Amino acid sequence: MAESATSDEGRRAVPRHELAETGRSGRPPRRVTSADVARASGVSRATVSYVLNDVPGRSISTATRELVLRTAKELGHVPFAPARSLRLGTSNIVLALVRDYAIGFVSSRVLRQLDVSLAEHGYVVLSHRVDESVRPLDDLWRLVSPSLVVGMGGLNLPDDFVPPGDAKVLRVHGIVPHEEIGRMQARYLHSRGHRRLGYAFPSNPSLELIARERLEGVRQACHELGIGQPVVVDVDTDDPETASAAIDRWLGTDDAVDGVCAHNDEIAIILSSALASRGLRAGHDLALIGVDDIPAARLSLTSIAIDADAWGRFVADSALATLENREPPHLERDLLRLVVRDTA
Amino acid sequence: MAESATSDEGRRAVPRHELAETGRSGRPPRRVTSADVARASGVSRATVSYVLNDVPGRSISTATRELVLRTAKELGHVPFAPARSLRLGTSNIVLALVRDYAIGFVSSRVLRQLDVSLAEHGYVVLSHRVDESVRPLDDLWRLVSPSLVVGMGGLNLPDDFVPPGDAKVLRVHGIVPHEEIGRMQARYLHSRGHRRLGYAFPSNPSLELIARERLEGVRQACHELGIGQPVVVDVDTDDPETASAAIDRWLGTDDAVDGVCAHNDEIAIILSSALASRGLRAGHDLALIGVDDIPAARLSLTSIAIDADAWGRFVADSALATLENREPPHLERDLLRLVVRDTA
DNA sequence: TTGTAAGCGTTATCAT
DNA sequence: ATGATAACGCTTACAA
Repeated sequence: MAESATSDEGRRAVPRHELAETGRSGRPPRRVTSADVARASGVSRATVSYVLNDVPGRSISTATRELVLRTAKELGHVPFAPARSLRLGTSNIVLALVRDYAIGFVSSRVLRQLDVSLAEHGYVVLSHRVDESVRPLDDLWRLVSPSLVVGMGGLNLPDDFVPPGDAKVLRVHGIVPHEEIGRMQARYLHSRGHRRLGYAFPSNPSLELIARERLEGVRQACHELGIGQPVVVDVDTDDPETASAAIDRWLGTDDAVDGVCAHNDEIAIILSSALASRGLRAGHDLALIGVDDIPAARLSLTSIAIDADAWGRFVADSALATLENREPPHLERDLLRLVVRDTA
Repeated sequence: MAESATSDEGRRAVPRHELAETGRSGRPPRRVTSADVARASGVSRATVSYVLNDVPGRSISTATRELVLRTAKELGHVPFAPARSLRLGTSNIVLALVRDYAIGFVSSRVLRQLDVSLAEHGYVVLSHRVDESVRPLDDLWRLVSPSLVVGMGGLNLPDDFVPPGDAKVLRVHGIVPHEEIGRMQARYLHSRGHRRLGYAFPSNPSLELIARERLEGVRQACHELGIGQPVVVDVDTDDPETASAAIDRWLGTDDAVDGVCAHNDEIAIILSSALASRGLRAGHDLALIGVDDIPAARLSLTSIAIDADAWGRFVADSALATLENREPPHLERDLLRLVVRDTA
């Protein structure tokens, strides 16, 4: 044993601190390490670490503390996260996987709540767009080793999903009962006397998972209520023409649709404006109900509101519990609420 | 070989590789290291590294290669990114700082393009919501050490912004000429015969930086065209009532506004629906022009389109150039285009 | 074709 | 109150 008995400050050949001391220009910029700070302050690396991390139970003389802080700032020292993570064995990075960066009203609030709550506990939330055709997840772990992976809504992490290393996993999908949303939509329209329903299904693939469940709920409700199954039409939020086509489809027959469940408020708005452009009015010539209760639609659209704040807190609590190996909480509140705004 | 002749294994009862070999259940899961893979395959750690990283200029026998890959998979080895980054001295993480997770149509495309382009070069784009009241940037560097920090649109990184360590910085703000957008809006309305303009200013703080510039452009154009300065009213996208109030303000006087520049299409849509809810029509009773040309407004709204794809490619190219210490490119194309859709 | 061994910057543990 | 030292897991000359 005693091999590799490197006597600490042991002068490895010379290279690094020589460079650091002289600060040669022309060379690629060397990182300022805590050892540099220690050397410049005339203290040990340990002391620098104590000061920089405010280690509890360590008494450092005010003089030393201030000296170290000052030199660190002067030299422009920034701790190198990978080194720290290697030493600690954990990264404190929470990776939120999303399907798309165009994050909507509700999800952005969930993400924000997660961000805020975890920040209070020393974690940092970073979000990443998952696109396996661009980069397989397995390749991703080479670059990021999160301590928790959160699959955000609309992202269906496969059941055999293997988190990297000793990371934990949390799935957001499944918390909000999307089938119940569909049922609520259909029941509302039925309660208003509509018997022939349409369903506006989003063609955006990132919404497919959720949309299927909502539609399934509508189907169930139609069955229970003894009315016909909905006329399902795809609507592409990136192409308003599809909304016009949907309207044509619904209103174009003798047995016309008189009430439409839109996958969400954004689609409902597009449908509204397609109606308006042909002189028809949503809630008058065709009943319409959305989901999300986004502000932009709050003047007139009936919708199913999702309590984003409660959802966000629940996700954040679950994340913390998972990180700390505690039992995840149970969801107490009902996240859904019907908001009636028109009189169709 | 008595490697790791550590004197103080006193703490963890069993030295790590013993644990790894036996794979005891019940113990907190130990990380499976490349050394574990090496040991289990009966090769050296170097060989494992060569295989796992497909190191060029290294010829590994097919037998060994497959053996290593198989054992790695069996043991569930996932490389620990911080260790790799520490060794390489760089993290290959590109941190995109955003003001808010509710990312709009245009910005989400820019971000996506950045993501795709950088992925091709081995980087990973992670986005983070900046909120200094939640966590100061300096604290962030303790947890993430990116090799590039990208300040996304709407985020005004202070001039004295200090990137962490040897990281580089790229500011997205400043690429799109927002003042020119305002000028184009005002000129369009003027060309349609409108002389008394209004401006819908977003109350969302994350848009303030951009909004100021767009409004300034409108002011300039009004001045140049010899018409009065715009009647500026705040509109909160989270509160449609503010849109109604804006309408009241613009239409409520003798000297009524007859054309409105909205900060963006989202606000324009809200204004449209506020108009509709009192029986008025945008483009008829009040001219309206937005910005972004978002799909949801493509049926009838006149707007200033921003070429998100070209912008995104430019940002991606700039990011790559910055990372590789090359001179950033020049922006060739004109990103703005007036899209006329109504006839007001 | 494969192995050896030296670090990367940080922090926990022990010692002084 | 402060210092010395040994890891953390990985990559890469240099050896064999």
